[in-house]
Amino acid sequence: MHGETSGRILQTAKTLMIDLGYSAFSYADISERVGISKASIHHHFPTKANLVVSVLQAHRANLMAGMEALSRQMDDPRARLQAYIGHWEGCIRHQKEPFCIAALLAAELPSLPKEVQFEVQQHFLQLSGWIRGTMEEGARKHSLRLKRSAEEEAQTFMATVHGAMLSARAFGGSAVFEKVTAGALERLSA
Amino acid sequence: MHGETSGRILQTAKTLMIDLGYSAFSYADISERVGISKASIHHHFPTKANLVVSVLQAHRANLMAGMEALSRQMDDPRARLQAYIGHWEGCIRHQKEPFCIAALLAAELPSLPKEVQFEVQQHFLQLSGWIRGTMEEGARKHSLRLKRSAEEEAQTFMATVHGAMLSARAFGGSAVFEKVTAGALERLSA
DNA sequence: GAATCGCAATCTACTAGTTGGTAGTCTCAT
DNA sequence: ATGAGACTACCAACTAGTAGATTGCGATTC
Repeated sequence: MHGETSGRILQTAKTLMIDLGYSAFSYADISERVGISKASIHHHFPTKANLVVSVLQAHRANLMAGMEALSRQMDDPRARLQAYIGHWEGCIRHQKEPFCIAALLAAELPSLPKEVQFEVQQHFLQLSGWIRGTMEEGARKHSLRLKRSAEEEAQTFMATVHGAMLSARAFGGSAVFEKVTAGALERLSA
Repeated sequence: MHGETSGRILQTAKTLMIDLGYSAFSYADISERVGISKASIHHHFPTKANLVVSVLQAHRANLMAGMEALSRQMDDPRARLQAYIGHWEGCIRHQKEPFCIAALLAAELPSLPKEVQFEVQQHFLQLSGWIRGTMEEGARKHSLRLKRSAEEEAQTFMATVHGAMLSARAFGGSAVFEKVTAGALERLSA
């Protein structure tokens, strides 16, 4: 589906966006890091919107694949949520990918091209959907104890994780993220 | 301290930043909306970093003044938190100021000038500090029931509110924000 | 098997427009 | 007459995107 160069462009764009957001990264930045001319990037991704949509689609596909793998491999829904949190905890602690690009782009949503806005929305929908499903299953299996509807608990969980990412950025470390998310999970434990 | 024009520039810059973030708004945008030349803006605020720092300082001063007013006027700490949430709920519902600029800038923190980064940090510190203080008082007065330390509860509360702002953006409405924040407060109620 | 075609990927060179910021001038109230 | 506040005109750097030439490789044809 995608050649080797396309992949490197996508990965580089993602890395840049995690630091800079949408409007602050440029084709010139990618050009420099990948070692390719600007025009070549346009060959693979005609417009910036197109490139960013591709990055988001790849991110979402990857995320959902991970989610489904978790659902298959782990019986305990609570453990799945823990694994989700653990994933980001590792990313933040080792500065590997210290922010979810979709959450980052949600902040600057009004300034984004329509197609990009749509992809960001899809991410929020799918992510909250998976969490809600996991919550429901957890309640059935008495692994999680919900105080409100699964939908509301899921939205709250997602918001708390995203907010904790913001705090991690602002405070410059993973400590706050870890405490906040650990608390969020503990509160749901049966 | 600031003349009338300065004030209009600050307000316009803030409004633009709420939609666009730091890097996507320009002096030309402000020039157009305020009806003043770009050079005049530079006369009042020599650099972009300087302007944004001023916006953040004003925002923070305003926020803290509001906080202190709440602390004076309301005996019940729980009601203060409710008022804080209610403030943002109104802002989001009426599209008046549908995001906290400091939280927004935290997302793009790595790309911001140092001085701006500092102001963003200060906001997070002061806001979480006020919430923590309110939590402690609430626990003493048996108005709030904390399950973890006041610091951790405060960080969680702040993160949840910020995350709910992101969700409100992504989903394009205030419904999610209202449910999530109402739940966060209810959970703390004694 | 060799010649040829077609096409994907790359390049250099360029465009038109925008960016933050500067220089120097004018006006007008204190 | 001094200085704050506004202006026009400009700058170098950067932006996304385009035009058109060149390369190289795999398939088709002779």
